[in-house]
Amino acid sequence: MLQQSRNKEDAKAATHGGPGVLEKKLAGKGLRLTAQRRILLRMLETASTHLDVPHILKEARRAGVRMDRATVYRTLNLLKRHGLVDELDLLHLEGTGHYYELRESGDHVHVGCTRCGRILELETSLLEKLRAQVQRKTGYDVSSVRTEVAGVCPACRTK
Amino acid sequence: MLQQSRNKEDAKAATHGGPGVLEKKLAGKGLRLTAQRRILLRMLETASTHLDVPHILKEARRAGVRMDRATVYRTLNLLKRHGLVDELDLLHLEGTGHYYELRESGDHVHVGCTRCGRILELETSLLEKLRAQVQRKTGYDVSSVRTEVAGVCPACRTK
DNA sequence: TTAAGTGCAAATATTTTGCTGTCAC
DNA sequence: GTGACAGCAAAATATTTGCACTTAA
Repeated sequence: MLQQSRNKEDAKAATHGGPGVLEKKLAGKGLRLTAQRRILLRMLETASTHLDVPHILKEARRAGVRMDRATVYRTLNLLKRHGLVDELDLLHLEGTGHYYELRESGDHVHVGCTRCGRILELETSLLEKLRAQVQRKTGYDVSSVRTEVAGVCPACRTK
Repeated sequence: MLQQSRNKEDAKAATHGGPGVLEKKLAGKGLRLTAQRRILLRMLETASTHLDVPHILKEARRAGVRMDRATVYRTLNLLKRHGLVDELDLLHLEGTGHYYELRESGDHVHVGCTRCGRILELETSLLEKLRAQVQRKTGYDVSSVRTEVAGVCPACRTK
């Protein structure tokens, strides 16, 4: 059954053991826990929006943690390589940069409005089926499924 | 039933009326047909790989058509706005640029190998179902569905 | 004829890299 | 103590924009 996801915070709470889980995962891989990584992980765990690099830099500054662009990119690449975050472009509805979110246990669809830019998340069992089909038909060992849908939201349609 | 797509040329032949169709579509929208647009359209119609901007520039030069980067980007944006091409990033397996392909009548999944970079295309009726579900549950008027899957291909897995 | 389209140059945006100093372990 | 990591500056890559010239319709 298809179900629209709750807001992003609830979703995190439901699929993660709470704050600190990511830190433990990193430690388990022999990676060092710096102030910069700590705050980036916390942002990912608590974010109510999709994070992009400028946003991350601003948040860190606001929290009093000094962090450089290069560190953000290096850390995100690290987390990607370890399969902890997914990179999205949200259909480039604005700009050509990327957005980042924790890799949740359940895949979900991102649905973006081409007029107002609003992004919805949707959970559906079709993605699991899709993953299984791809794996079976191609023989690939699938590690991630990314689905982004563009359209016009109801509010914009009536304008 | 899931079916792996034939090669890209066959797919084009199956879903388009042959060369010139795109030109007619553009003319129908009151857009001008220049040498630059003509060759870009032809590349899109006949491409055996996914096209990126450097590739397009090189091909045009090779065909003796003078074309600037700016023109390529402007034309691709035009075609995107008119719903004639889709923009992909193929999971950024190499570089951070984008790839372009004609919007086919049937959606398909792009499956990329994170080790060797090979991209497969796969057709599946699950995408139509997904489109319908998204539309029904969100109320969005869906214009495009983009699915990119990352994994390790069988050849790389045995290495 | 003339508005749309192009090239060119420069600006802007995004991401990566080399190097040196710092800090987690 | 030492190797991993951070900041800084610069380079590399990707995309957009302003303007003067060209051309399709």
